Amino acid sequence: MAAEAGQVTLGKSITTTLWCGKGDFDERGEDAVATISDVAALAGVSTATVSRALNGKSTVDPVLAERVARAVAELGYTPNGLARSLRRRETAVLALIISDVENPFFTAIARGVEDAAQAAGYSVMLCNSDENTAKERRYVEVAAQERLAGVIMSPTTGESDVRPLTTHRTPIVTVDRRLDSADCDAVLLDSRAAAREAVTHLAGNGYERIGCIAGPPGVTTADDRLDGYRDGLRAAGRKYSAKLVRRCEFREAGGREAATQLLSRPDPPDALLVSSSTMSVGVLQALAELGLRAGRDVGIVSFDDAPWATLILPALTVVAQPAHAMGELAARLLLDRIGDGSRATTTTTMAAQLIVRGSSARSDA
Amino acid sequence: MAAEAGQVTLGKSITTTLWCGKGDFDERGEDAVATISDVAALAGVSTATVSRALNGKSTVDPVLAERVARAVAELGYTPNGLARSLRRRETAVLALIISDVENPFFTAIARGVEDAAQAAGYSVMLCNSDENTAKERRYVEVAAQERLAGVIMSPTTGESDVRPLTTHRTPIVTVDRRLDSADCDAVLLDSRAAAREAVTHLAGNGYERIGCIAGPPGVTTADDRLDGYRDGLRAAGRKYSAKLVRRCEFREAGGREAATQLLSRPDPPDALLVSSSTMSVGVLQALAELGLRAGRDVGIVSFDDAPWATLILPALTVVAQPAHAMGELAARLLLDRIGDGSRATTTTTMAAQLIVRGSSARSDA
DNA sequence: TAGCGTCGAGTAATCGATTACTCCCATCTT
DNA sequence: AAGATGGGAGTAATCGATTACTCGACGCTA
Repeated sequence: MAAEAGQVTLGKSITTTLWCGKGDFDERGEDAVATISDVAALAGVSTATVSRALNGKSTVDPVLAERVARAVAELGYTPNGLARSLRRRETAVLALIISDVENPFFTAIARGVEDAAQAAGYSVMLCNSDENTAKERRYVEVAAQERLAGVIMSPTTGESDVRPLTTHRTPIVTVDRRLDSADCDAVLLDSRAAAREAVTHLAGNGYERIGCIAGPPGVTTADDRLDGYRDGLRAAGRKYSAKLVRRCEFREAGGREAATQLLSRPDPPDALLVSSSTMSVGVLQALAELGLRAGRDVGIVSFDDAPWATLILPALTVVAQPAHAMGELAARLLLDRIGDGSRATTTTTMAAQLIVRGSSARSDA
Repeated sequence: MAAEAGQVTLGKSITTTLWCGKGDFDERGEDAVATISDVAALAGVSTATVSRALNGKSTVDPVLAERVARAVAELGYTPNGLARSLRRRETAVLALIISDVENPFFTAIARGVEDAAQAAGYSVMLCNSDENTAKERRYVEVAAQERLAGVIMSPTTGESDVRPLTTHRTPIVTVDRRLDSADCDAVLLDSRAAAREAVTHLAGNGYERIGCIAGPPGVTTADDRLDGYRDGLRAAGRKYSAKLVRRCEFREAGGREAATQLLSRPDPPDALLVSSSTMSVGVLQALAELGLRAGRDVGIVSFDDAPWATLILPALTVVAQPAHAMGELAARLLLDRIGDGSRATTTTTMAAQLIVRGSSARSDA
């Protein structure tokens, strides 16, 4: 990468004391962080009273409460969340395990999750599984160890191992992908129907040899979209041919390579259904390199409505997924289940929306 | 939003018992999660021995270690990270506070941070401040309460309040933006020089009325880029005019509105320096709506090299920032400081790279 | 064989909060 | 006035691990 460090400046320091918490400690001649006992001692009350005053569960004499508040302020006391969580046997942190923070689809989900969690006073730990079952498993273990309140995940495979969570009865909600190895709430999108609709659309516009760039085998959405692709071909009276299908990672590089291979064949596809916007970036690069134009030479429909989809020429026809809403719903379901673990699990399937633009129009055909 | 729930299926359930941790508990007739005492009892040793066997700090008789391992497996025991962290007075979790997970620049930083943290056995809690000092402050408090090992942040303002962290001596590293209110490591990019270079480039290509779409006042990178813009104008012998400058959020909508306003003036700019790729999406939309073409009618240089920058026509000239490397370095600095709090703070300034493409070429002028 | 060192395992203190329980005192009832 | 009631504060147990300290057994040396 072209990232060279320019200059390094050492010894930056600050002169004002206003913000310098260190000063307070030096004055008190102590080194440790204030605890509830310190507050209690300074306020002249018991730790129980401090706790009650801070949590407002039970009534406390206003005079004492005031003394506590003053002591808290003076010491800069921050309750120890670890001790609190240990005792209460609950935390206010959720985990979100996705395969790629750089994929705008997952990013939008993350945003939805974060919004809902934040509104309910929860924080979100974001974990990148990288489509790697070992990393995924590691994060599942961390979530179990840290006794997080719940987990939202887009599992790498339908058989991902979540036993550390089920053992602890940690609620799980899957988003975007199914998890067969545990009984949990799921927020899905009807990928199969969406793919079928996309293929039907392409066939309707006169494309004959429709190809498909699908995600890795085992990823439920990848398999579903491929199934939907075949459904669409069948409905249009076309024959399925493995030669028109490539499977690769949900990444730019994967899409580029797959498209290059398919379009360099002696009998190339005249249209492509691409399974994610990240792949489409690579696909469109491949088209440019091969001197092909979307919509004229090759019809393109891509999953995910990227912000740049309307900036390119012709604009990209997409299958828009309500990612933010999916994340938000997943978080709400999870919070709901954290509140009541007995409710039966639900599977919510959302509908995608085909947005027709120029790249599938066969404009100049 | 077009996100309607399609169908809801209730009562999904699982029939195999293989994965169902619940069964184990029922067999043991217990409801609680296994603790180290349970393991010790089952293995017929003390809790101290279990702890030693699991952490491998001290040698344990292989026979006992084996018994412990068997008990752990049988009970599905997962150590309680809260109790451990409380006792050890340390956690293996970092916080990353950024203003927008949906901005690819921050996403790339997050990815870099995550990679480095994960490699060192740390997890990352991702927090969205939304450019909102109150939300930011809340997350700072959470990080302090949960006694996280350290915080990487891109502060909303140079005066963001991080006292809860300094009080606890929690190490902080800022990335992308400066924090004046505390003495901490910083990983920055020389925004001012980069902006200046971009303007010089535009001026060199013959653009006369160069405008600027900058971020919100108070955000250090926004102010720096604006300063660099003025530097560039001065170097090119152009006069600065506030009429050619708009400040808005680092978002699509902000860029769109700002560009529409500027370009609808009686004396519009003939080039624009745009402060982020998210804004540029909006700017390019505005151009399309006004029937203007980048590079011919309006020269465009944008911060951030987006994946789609080469897909549009003409391709977008950008100031590329080494976001992943910045995140990685920030994480490494933080981990380093967690290991040794006494080291002097450093400020690393990285260099941006101007990548000239068609949008600033004045091709058809 | 007495004495010393080492190794390994158990006992119990500890981290810092929450909270069940107890106790005191003021108010109210009859 | 005696007893019942109840609000409010303190005492100490508790959450589940880690670890300082203690102690016994074993092997080695003089």
